[in-house]
Amino acid sequence: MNETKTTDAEIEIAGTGTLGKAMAVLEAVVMAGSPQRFTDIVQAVGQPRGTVHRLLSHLVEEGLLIQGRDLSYEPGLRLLKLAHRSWSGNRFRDIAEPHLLRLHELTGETVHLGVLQETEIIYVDKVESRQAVRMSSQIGKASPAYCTGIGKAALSSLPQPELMRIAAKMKFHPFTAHTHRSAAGLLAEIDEIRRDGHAFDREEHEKEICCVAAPIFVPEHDLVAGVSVTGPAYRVNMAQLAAWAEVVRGTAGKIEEEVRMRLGPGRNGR
Amino acid sequence: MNETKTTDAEIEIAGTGTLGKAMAVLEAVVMAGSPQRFTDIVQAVGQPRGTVHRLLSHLVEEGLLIQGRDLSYEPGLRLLKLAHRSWSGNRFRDIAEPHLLRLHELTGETVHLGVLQETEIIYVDKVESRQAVRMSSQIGKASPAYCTGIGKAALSSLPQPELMRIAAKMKFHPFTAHTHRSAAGLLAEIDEIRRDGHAFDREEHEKEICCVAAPIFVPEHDLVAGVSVTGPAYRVNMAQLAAWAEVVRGTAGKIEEEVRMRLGPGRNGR
DNA sequence: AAACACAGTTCCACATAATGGAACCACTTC
DNA sequence: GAAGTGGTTCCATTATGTGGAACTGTGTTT
Repeated sequence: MNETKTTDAEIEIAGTGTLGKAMAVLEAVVMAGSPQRFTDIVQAVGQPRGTVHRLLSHLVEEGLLIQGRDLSYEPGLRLLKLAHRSWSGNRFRDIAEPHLLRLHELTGETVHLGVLQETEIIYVDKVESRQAVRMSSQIGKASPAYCTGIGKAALSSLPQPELMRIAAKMKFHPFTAHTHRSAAGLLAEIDEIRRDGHAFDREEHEKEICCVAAPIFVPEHDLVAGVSVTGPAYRVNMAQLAAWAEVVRGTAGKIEEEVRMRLGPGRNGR
Repeated sequence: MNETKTTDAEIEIAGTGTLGKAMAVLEAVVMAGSPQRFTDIVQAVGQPRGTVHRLLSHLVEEGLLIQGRDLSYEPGLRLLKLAHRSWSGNRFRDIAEPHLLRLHELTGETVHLGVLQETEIIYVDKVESRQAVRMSSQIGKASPAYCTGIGKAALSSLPQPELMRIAAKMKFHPFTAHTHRSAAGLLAEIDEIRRDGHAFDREEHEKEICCVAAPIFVPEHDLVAGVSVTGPAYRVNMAQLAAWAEVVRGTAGKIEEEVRMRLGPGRNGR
């Protein structure tokens, strides 16, 4: 009868029965970034000790976690293996890749591809050097949507009610002096972005880092994403970024179009 | 009781109650590399339709899978996000990184770092260009141990009974003309590797690709790994590889030592 | 248009598998 | 040696997951 075991400010509430709890435990360990002791984990997930202990041992057996000699828990390699497959088999990324390379060639600066996931954007690709696209250290990284070029661009393509729903969930952390501090400012900027078709990041997430971004929106596939060209402020001023806006929009448009074509609506997988 | 049985028909047997089954379903979708239909998945995991259906919807709710308009299932982004964190927080990789960079500088060729996981090795880092270490497309990739330099080097540091146990599980697929076709040949080579302290890959996994590798062995932390320098056969002949053997061994040794130091003694070994 | 096949979804009686409180170590610290 | 801390195990209870079967919706055949 106790449906809501809502325990204070913990990691996450289980919504998916056993799996949900297991994932909450996994997340607690992985997101911590350092080996976690049993008690830490119990604390983090707010679940009874017996339960957590069993979940942990199951996760270890599955190779998702490994337990060191000092009994602490760390991420296992199964996650990496799974992620590699899901990355290299990602059709969206695959389609976008040549376009990202071309954009990089035109600008000479770092190009990012990111997907909106509720309130944050997750980078799925990056072109940095003159070399072939590779999984870089940024891949899989999650950044807040409200202070990144790709994030704001992606948000701008959402229908208003959806935008409001997501905006309501945001926590505005002031990373720099230019970071939006409330939804109001963000929403005002989103209006502009809708008109212009592109978004800027004026050192809002990291000092000395700017970018121009354009949205990629394919609602048929629930895909809300964006491309961006990023550079250090000392090398890339606003005029330069503005000059790149058009080609960034063009790239986003081409990716969007090709995704629509190649992932066409009613198709049988394989 | 970990049964990593990869028969042609079914993916894996659940050993961890509900979580095991959920992971088997997840793996079936991710490893397929293309969107999977419900029936395909049922077939792959060999579980009743009702069960699979519920597991799938839970996995979707958790963001581990996404379901397209055509009802097919694909990997979701949660996996990427988790993998990013577990990669960037990996202490072993972190410690090895500068050594890999140095080794790359000395040789000018691609440097790999891989960890042995039962019968396969999983790449956890790679230095390819003159740039900083980044997560490349190889990260998380799993290759068979018996036909890769790192794999054979890692195997060579195992105690004999453990080696035999793992060797017994291998399936020898003939990738090239030089690939070991049976355990006998592999074990004979392992003896040599133990003497020499390094292993070669003479186009055994991919045509035209060779490497020298050395083992990194830290039993206190259940770490069986290796470093390698890889190059195309036309540029890197056996004499060149042999000349690099010493510096590769040296790198491996330094990493091993530093891991022992920085990750402390593994407590009173049990 | 009826009949059929096939993929996906829902239902529900049933038993297995998860639950979590409490007791139990092992090892420090006061 | 008593109290504290961190991890592990036990086990009665029942909530959870199970899976066969029935149902729906679509497309294809006759």
